[in-house]
Amino acid sequence: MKTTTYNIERINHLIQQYQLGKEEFLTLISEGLKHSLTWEAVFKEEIQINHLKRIDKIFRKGLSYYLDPTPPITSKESSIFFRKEKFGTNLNLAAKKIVNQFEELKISLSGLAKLSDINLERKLPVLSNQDNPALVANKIREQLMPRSKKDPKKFLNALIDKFAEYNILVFEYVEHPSLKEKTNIDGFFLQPNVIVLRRNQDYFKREIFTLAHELGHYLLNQEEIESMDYDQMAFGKINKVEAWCNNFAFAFLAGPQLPVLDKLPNVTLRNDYNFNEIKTISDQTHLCFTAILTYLVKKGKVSGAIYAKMRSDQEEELRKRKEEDKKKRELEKEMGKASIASLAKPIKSPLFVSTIQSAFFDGVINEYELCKTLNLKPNQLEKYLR
DNA sequence: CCGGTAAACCCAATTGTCGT
DNA sequence: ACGACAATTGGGTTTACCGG
Repeated sequence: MKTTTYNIERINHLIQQYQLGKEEFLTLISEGLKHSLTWEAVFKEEIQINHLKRIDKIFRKGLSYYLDPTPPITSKESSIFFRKEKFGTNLNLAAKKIVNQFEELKISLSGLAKLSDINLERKLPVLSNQDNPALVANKIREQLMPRSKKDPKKFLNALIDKFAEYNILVFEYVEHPSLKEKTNIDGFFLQPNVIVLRRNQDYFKREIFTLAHELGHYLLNQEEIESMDYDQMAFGKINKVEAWCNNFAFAFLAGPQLPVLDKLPNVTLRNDYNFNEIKTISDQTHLCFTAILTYLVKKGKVSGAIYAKMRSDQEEELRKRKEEDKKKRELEKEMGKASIASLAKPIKSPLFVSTIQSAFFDGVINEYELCKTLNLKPNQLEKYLR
């Protein structure tokens, strides 16, 4: 058994940052073992390399991190988990990992920007939740709304490009389909200018709504980690900031369709639930059907029962569509067609790319780091160096 | 610009094997 | 019982191209 000296302070610090209980932590590092590890068995004068590896499976800092004798940094700048105690949702481990991962990326990126003299200054004013969200949205639309794109994914792309022009850095992360524990969040906003989204392959419009919602957080400069629960949005108690961001996101995406929606009569069985009208608006804008429903509930135009029915119909439709796709694939497989597909690629913000590029040209990072950061293969490099 | 279609092409989990 | 490493398996997207 190989052992090594280590810095237990750093491990304790990480446990605290991830807000793990002692038991929880021990269960996590005992994964796959017949006999669970105990605190005493692991943290002796020297630690077993195996145990250290198990610990690093949680935190992914690299083994050398735990060997460093200098004390860990506990500043508020280093992690949102030291800045903010409570979030609108309970995060699972995967979610905490993702948040920490992007926080680290954010910090290293702002370092790079400083070193290569890139100005990432805020171009939009900080607003208060006393401001009227619909009026704000109309103003912001003029600056941040890309010209029309029908395809939701293309629109999302264009939106991220526009945000980049205003120094708002948007990241997307993609979870592998066979990942065991997926994150239980949809996105988050980190001060000063970073928005992170979870890829929603089945329903890009939801991802777009999350982005608009996070833009609201950016405008208010209020950090939050989000799990978009539409039922909660319609009926639950939500705090003022969340409500503001929802209203803002809705008005931002609805644009000129907002008055049309407001003129809609109450949704009842008699007018066939206004299904076609809602569908039309959903098609003309990038609002998802569900978001429109929650808006109508808030305006008192849809009763709880009708909302529930329409929601479950929507879910059902999505489920059916997925099932059909699956069947089609299975059929193709039987016909002898090889089924290999690459994993979805996260959308890259041009602001991110240009920052890394400048850092490279200024000699702040080398070619290897450039490839690694932008997730490129060396033969793709040329395209990025022009 | 749009919809449809074909071809290219990744990563995590699981399983197996062997050494300690 | 466990760790290390390799081979296998399984899940479903991007991107380019074409005709309209």
